[in-house]
Amino acid sequence: MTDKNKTSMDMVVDNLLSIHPLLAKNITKAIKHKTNHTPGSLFVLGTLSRHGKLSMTEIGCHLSLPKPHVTSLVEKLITDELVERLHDTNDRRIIYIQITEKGIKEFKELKLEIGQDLRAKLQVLDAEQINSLSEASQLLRDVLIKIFQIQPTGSCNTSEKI
Amino acid sequence: MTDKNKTSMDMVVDNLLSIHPLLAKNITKAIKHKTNHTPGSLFVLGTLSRHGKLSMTEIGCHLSLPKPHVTSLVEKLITDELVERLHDTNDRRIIYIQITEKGIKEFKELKLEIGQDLRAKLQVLDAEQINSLSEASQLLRDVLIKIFQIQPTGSCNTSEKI
DNA sequence: CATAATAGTTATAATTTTGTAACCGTTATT
DNA sequence: AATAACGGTTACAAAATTATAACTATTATG
Repeated sequence: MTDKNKTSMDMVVDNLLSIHPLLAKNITKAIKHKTNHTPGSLFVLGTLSRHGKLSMTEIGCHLSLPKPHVTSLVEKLITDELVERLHDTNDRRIIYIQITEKGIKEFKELKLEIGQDLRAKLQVLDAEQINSLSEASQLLRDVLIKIFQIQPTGSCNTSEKI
Repeated sequence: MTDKNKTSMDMVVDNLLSIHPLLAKNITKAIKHKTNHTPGSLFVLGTLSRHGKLSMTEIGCHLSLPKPHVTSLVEKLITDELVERLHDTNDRRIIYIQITEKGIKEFKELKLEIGQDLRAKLQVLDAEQINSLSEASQLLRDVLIKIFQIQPTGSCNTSEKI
């Protein structure tokens, strides 16, 4: 198959594979330099800011983090009072982690900090380009959230072969 | 500022911050499970597959990797014969790293392997959605490559404050 | 009730990434 | 020629992620 008749799906995969390292290096670097959080615990906070409340297992599923890692990341967030534990009254094994008011507020500020450099670099684009980019990134975000959704029927083993 | 009158640029930053962990966890997981390469050395290979030939310093700039890390990652790629060293005849300090035929071939195969899971998940979308996504991801990719470009005038210190 | 399965924690190790400092050889500056 | 700057390597340490196994408590299944 030549590049010419590459399918749209192959293009998508190709593009995502290019996008990832670009994003990764810029964002994790900003997180390290501008916050007291590790990338991992910030991603947990971000996921909670979207979902509000998730069980430990669900957090690991959303971010593909091994369970012990989730425990330690949440531990950190709890000492920072950005999230809190809620016990499920129906099933006392389950512990829900919920973002706190302080967590919501702080995550908003952290996003500003972290995005600062990105925002500066985006200044080279004109308004129309920014708009296109806004729509494009929104679409990509929505699709990724959709396709990476947790399968309703369990099967969220972190070390699962894929 | 409420969510309602959020600027387009803020939306872009927000979206990128959401996209990153989703992409990260899926792609690095695939790399670990399906290849003998570490994410780092595969990103180096990917960058070289786009640029063909880069100096050690340039590789580090593109991916924000500390120089010693670049050395070890390239070392691995050289023993796998996926890249090779070229000495600059004008400035004998500079060592260019160039992707080999074998490297080009293998990177293509690796992309197929790594994208397999992604491709499967994208199956839930119809042709039109895939097309939109293809365009959106292409746009995002191009913009990111553009804005993360290396500044011509040096200033690519890995540990630089940002 | 006995057993198995689930949710989460603890402990520990291995891998990968990041960060520093010192060093060599080469080039640029004075 | 002396010195500084640059490109890359070496050596080493620290941080972050990933992976395993064993364990507690709770719930589900037979």
